[in-house]
Amino acid sequence: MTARRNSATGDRMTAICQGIRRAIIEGALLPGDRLPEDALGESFGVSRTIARHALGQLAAEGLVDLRRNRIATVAAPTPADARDIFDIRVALERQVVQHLAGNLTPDQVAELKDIVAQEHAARHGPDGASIRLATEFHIRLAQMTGKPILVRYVTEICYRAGLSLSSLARPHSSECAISEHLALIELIARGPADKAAQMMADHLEAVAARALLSGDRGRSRDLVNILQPYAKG
Amino acid sequence: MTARRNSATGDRMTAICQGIRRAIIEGALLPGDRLPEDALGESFGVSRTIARHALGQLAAEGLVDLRRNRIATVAAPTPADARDIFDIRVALERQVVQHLAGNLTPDQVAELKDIVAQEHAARHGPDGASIRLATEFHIRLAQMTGKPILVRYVTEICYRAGLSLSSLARPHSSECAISEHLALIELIARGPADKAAQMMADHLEAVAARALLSGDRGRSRDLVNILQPYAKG
DNA sequence: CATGACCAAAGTGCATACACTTCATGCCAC
DNA sequence: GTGGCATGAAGTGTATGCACTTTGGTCATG
Repeated sequence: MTARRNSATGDRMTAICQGIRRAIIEGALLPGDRLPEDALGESFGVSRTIARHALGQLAAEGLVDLRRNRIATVAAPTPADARDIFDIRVALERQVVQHLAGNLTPDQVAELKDIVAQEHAARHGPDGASIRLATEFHIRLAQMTGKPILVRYVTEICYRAGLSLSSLARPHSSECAISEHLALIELIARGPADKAAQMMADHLEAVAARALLSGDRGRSRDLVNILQPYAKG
Repeated sequence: MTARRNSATGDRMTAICQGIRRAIIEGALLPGDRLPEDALGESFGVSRTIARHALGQLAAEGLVDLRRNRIATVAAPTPADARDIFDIRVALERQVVQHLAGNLTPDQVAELKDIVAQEHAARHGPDGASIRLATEFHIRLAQMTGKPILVRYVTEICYRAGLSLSSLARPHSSECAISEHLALIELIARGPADKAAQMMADHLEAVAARALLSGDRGRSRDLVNILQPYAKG
């Protein structure tokens, strides 16, 4: 029916991972939310085996907390974790920009601008969409380096950063990132590499700086309803 | 007997992962070597379920190649992959040194020197031991930052680097790293952070530079005998 | 001698079953 | 009431079984 993906192992597991990742990054799932294997399996129409395997992957990515004999939960990064995550993110995305500066094709510039346009369109919509698109911008940027391992790490750290933001940041704090993304595209396309890398670092620092408040939100939420939109992929 | 770690899920899976990681980093397992689930399970005395889960983790770390319906194999990094891995490694370990410079306790200095002493003692032993100890040096360094996420990434990238070296480097190429490690300790303990970070970067570049030859070694090897020493932990 | 179809062996994909652990609830002694 | 213990429900840990896929070899055929 739909296109077949076979990234690593079975693609049903990949689908679950993607679904949960999206739910996490959009803030639909919040740190501490429980992810029981059976409920997950039921949501996605697979057995516990696969749900369990998916949770293992997500735990390896740091998005899920997995303790023996305990129900898996969405990871709850501490402010210190968030700080570390952004430090690492700066280091990695600096590399992305270094490799990319001056080498973007017009097509790539257009694609990036398109993502920013979507960000602009979504800026008054649900908060999660903004974060997702902003994240997508950074991930696409990494993909354009054509370095698969760098892509992997940037992707992972971006998701972790998104999780950190969703728990620690106040709403709409990522809004002003749009103009910064536009400026980034320009500087990466034309400017000197060092300058572009520095701008990326500043941009990320700014995003991190805007999220200092530690806001707790509600607990004990309804997994089935939350995940329903993400089960279709 | 030894202290028990329950990092993520059951510790039997962790044991398998550790065993295979060690086997890989010491060069006992080479890129392309097959890792069938049953054989693995039998080697470590567990069922396929757990072996499979372990393979999933290792695949997430990039040490194992997992393709649908195919036997898992030890990952085979290309020279380009190796280059990317070392670039990322430099970026991450720079951060480690930045955080550590000037803050090492005497105990920590002593512990690091002890590892280097072990490296010295093992410099004429089996080639794998040298690489393992060198890797341990870098990982311990990262752990001393007390930043768990940084530790995670440094550890992972060190293992990937070790795998790259085991397939691409010529034997004993890591020998001269010993004196560099000693100098690093000194500079991290006393020197200015920037200088220490630069030295770390130079050190890693040197290690990478010493491994340019693409040497293919034998294929189709005996898994059971290879893994036997690693099954006990 | 090369080539392609077929077949069995080996291996993976996945679900299910069962033992064990954790957790929440209620009960009882105080 | 209140603290502590028993108990069952919920959930995880792991092994096993079966269907499907891949693979390598064999044999007939050109």
